[in-house]
Amino acid sequence: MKRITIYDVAKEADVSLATVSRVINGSEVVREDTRIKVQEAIEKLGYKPNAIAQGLALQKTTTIALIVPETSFFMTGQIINGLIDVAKIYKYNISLHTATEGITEMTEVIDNVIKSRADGVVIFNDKLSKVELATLTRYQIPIVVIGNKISDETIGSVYIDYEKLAYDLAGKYLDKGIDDIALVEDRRNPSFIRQLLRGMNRAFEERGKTFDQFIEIPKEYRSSYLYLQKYFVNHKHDLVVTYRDSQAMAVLNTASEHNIAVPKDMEVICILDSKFNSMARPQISAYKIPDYDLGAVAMRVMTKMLHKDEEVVDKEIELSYIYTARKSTK
Amino acid sequence: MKRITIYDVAKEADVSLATVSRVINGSEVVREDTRIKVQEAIEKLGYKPNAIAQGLALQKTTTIALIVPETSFFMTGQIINGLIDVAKIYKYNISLHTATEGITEMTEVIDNVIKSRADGVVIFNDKLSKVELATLTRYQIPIVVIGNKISDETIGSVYIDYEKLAYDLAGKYLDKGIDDIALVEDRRNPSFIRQLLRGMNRAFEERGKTFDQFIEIPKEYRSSYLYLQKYFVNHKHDLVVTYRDSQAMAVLNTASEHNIAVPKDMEVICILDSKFNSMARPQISAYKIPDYDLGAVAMRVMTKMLHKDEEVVDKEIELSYIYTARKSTK
DNA sequence: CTGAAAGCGCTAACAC
DNA sequence: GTGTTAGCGCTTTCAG
Repeated sequence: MKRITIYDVAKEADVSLATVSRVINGSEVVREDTRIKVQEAIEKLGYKPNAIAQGLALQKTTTIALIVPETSFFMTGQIINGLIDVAKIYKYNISLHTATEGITEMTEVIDNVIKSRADGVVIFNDKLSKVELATLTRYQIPIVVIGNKISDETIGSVYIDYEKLAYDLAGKYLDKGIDDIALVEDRRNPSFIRQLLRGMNRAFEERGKTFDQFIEIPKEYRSSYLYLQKYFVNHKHDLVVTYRDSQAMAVLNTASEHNIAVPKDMEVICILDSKFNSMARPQISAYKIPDYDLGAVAMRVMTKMLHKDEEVVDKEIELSYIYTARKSTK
Repeated sequence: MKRITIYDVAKEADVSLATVSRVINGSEVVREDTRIKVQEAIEKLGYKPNAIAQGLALQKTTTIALIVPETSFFMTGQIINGLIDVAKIYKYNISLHTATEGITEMTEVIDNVIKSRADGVVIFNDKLSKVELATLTRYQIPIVVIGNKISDETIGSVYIDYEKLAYDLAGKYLDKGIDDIALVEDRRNPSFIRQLLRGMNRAFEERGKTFDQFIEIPKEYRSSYLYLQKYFVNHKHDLVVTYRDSQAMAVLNTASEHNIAVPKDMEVICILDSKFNSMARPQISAYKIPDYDLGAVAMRVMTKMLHKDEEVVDKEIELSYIYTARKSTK
């Protein structure tokens, strides 16, 4: 089948290509009968407008580039869902790009995005430097960052205030007289962990104490799970805070193997909630992080930045979380 | 910053745009010094070729459309990773599309893909009808289907033979004299479950028996987890087979709550392995399904179909699985 | 080895 | 209300 173009439709309907273009784009000024004539021709020939040609002519592609860390689609999955749902509403397509340290450098990805002439880019990536954002800015591509608060004229951001979360959490326990609190590192999301760390530190310092129970996963361990399994053989804390479900479960497992009763002897809290937290025994207390919304809102901010007529009231949006107490805490 | 084009580079380097085009595309016939001159101009101006214009001129976009079910990125995540890794090698971009029954109909997605002029489309979706594939075929877009074996001249497929898996599994137990086997439905992936069902049936029939322990999740239950929680209050089987980890864990949990010892009184096997299977107590026996490879191989097949010079030896590729016995089976 | 010019499919003034 | 025409940025013959 020969690629059929707007010319073919024009000939078939016996009008000019301009008219065909008008009906495709829903212009009001076309007479009803010619509109029908054209639509019939389109139907008959199975014509589909070439988005590439439209892109060239209009100088916009109606696609948003999404850059995510390759590592895991753990939380990313829901973010993408949120993003796509909103993108659909505004008729945007999504092109997916991944950056993996040491494999696909960010600069390479950015390069690709620029060449693709995406109308905007949404970035969910921890380790993203100002330099890369600057490149995008230089090419006048609107940016929305998910996960980190960024203050810049041309950049939007949607994030969770993990520092506040940790600050409040630690404060609550400290005020109960509990200060043997440990935070487990998570290599996948270093920047979030750093935020948590800052919050903990602040809570301790304000009470004249020092927070120093940061459980670092040695490099030789491929996953934090493996290390935690070992760590709790001869360690115990009053409260252990982990970032993700699998880590909390690892803590639970070794605790039980070494007769540490949870929550009696040791409490466990997971930051990122998931269904596995309620499947574990005891069920794990955790924070519901609105991952879907993170994506949805980011995309919404993006569309606002793109449609000049819509005013962008707020380019920095903080989303909140909800704590769910379960059986791993007293 | 004005969008800088190939003309600007040509002027800067004092050559014609044809020459610039040649160096961009690594043509051999350019003299060394003019190549350098052009490259310097490109560098100086920060020129990035417009992929859209290239796409128009070349009649190809070097992007592959990926269609996945929105529902979950459970296994999809790894598939996407595999796909992207291979796509990068061959310089293809990925555009991400999701179809959700009742929300975004498949036909709408297909329509979008056609308009976007993707060079090919990879589909990972259970419920995909011949009609939709036919549309794609009509527009001469190469297709690779993940998960289902499809026999067609213009379609490639990469899949797991779940029927054989279930057949062998059931056969093994039947030959040990165990025939109280139950299979849990999974609404997310009906076609995979159907394959499992067929395998079970065949194993039973060949031994003059009938398989009828298919645990259907009633419509009113939002997740199979919730229903299983209830079902095992007054049910027990010698062997329970579930498709995904969360279901197996639900079985484990209720079993323990009702004093059914696993594996002594009841064995549990999960088809899709995940790290949670080894975190559960008892650890759950499962099959390692090569999800990453599913994506990687699919993309590889795609590139072969796209590069006419490469011969496509095998368009239907079956990937194998590995059984990992853990503590939930005897 | 390099330049001129046609064409990829579509949109958007500008005429009529 | 509809047609004509000039681009959008790039590739690719075809000359030279």
